[in-house]
Amino acid sequence: MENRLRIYNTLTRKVETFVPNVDGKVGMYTCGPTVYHFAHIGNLRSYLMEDVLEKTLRYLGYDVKRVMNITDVGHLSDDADAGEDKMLKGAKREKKTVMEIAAFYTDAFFEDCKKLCIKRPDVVEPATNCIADFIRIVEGLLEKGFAYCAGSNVYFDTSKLKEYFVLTNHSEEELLVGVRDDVEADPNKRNKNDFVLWFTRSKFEDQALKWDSPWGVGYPGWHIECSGISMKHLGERLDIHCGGVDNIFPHHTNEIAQSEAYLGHKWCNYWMHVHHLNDKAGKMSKSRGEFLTVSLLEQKGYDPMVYRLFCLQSHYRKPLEFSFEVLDQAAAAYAKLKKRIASLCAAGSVEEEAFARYRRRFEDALCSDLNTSSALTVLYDVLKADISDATKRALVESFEQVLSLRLLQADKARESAQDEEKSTWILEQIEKRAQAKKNKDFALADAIRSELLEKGVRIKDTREGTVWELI
RNA sequence: GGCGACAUAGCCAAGUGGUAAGGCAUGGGUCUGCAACACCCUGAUCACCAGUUCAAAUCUGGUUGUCGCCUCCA
Repeated sequence: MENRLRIYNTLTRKVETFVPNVDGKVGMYTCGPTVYHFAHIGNLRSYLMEDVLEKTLRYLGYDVKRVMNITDVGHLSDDADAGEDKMLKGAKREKKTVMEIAAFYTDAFFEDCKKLCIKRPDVVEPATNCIADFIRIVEGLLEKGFAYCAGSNVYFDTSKLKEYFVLTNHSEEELLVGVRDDVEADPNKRNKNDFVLWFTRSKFEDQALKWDSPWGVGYPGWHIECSGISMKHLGERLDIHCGGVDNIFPHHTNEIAQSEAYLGHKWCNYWMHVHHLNDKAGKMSKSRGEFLTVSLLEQKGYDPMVYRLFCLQSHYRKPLEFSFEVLDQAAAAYAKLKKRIASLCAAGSVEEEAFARYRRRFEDALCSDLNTSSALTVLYDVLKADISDATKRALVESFEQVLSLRLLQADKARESAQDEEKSTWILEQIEKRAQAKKNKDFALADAIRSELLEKGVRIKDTREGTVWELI
């Protein structure tokens, strides 16, 4: 491990050198989606930047095991047991069972990830697979006196902790409960920061949402899910835990509370949080404004890779404002990048010294708190550099392990396009136009060009002759 | 009310003490019948005020503005 990743740790509020528990190995956990609806591109920004983190760690030579949960149960829209379960809400909306909804949106989520070249985590675990694990942790917390039963639910007792607000500078007195109108206070709680570990007093009829437990038939609280799944697959010590900034409080704060109370020791050393994608009006949400999905971007004619580039140009720890104007800029930049890379000659030999030098610069950028913007600058520097095309290609190929922008697929697409039966006709038209140009019949030449354009073929005259592409 | 983040050219954005990377767009040029492509050239003293320093976009204090979190949320 020559190069060490330096990354901002929410726990210490500082950029720190990343040192895993076991040399060369990384246990990584990322909070996954609640599968009751499609993911919007704001949700996907987090997964995309976490993908960059995972790939950076692998690029540096770490053996990474990444785990992600799928929240398919027990996620109330309100902690006081007054809200509606998100999954059930989705099921009602679409007249399907909860499990059907979960399966459908889980697939949809990974489809979107695939389009954005987000690698599937090594372990993807639905919460409904791990009920026994959650029950074991709740039992352990009760035994150790960190939990209590009240009003048929099991709660975590935050007053038993030395320190509860480890990720934020809140103090209990200053925290306002019910700052939003639609939240009710739960009278069963001994302390206002206490949270539910297990619900039994469910008013929901759907049997798919309930399991037997020592405290009666019910379902797990939301926070216990991530602790349980993480411990199941990554053991008692976790290297890095990721999520969107909105998870810092209360979700991650509660995860730390229950996990460390249960284990009796430090649980996770690094916390990485991705900031939000906003639009002009503020935070993007599923209930307000245009519901932007990857499919919608595709419908509007954008390659999903353009959105990936859009995200990589910015830093994960900065709020990013989405607009179609900026996405268009990214689209232009992406098209140019691909063209330049496609024009590199494959022949020739790789200059080892130059390769190592640029690879190092690329690593340095990523190691500097995942500075993807600088990493892209290294890519541009490579393309401009006075080195062989073979070296450039090799470097692009190497950078693609992290960037995953499908930068090398341009020529493949063109080759396959030229195989189509259409191509013979296109070549004939180009030949006819060349003749017309020779005869100075520019009216005919332009007519042929327009006809080709109507059929989705754009031509351009270069010094080497006329070339065409499908648009 | 509390906590936190952010403020760099038309737009996006890097840079955390030594006189402002990169990208997109604009304008000019080469090429061209025209167009497109490609290539070359082209721009900011870093929200504001005060302070520390030989030296600040970069550190400190204050001001203003934007956004987020405070029990649904990536």
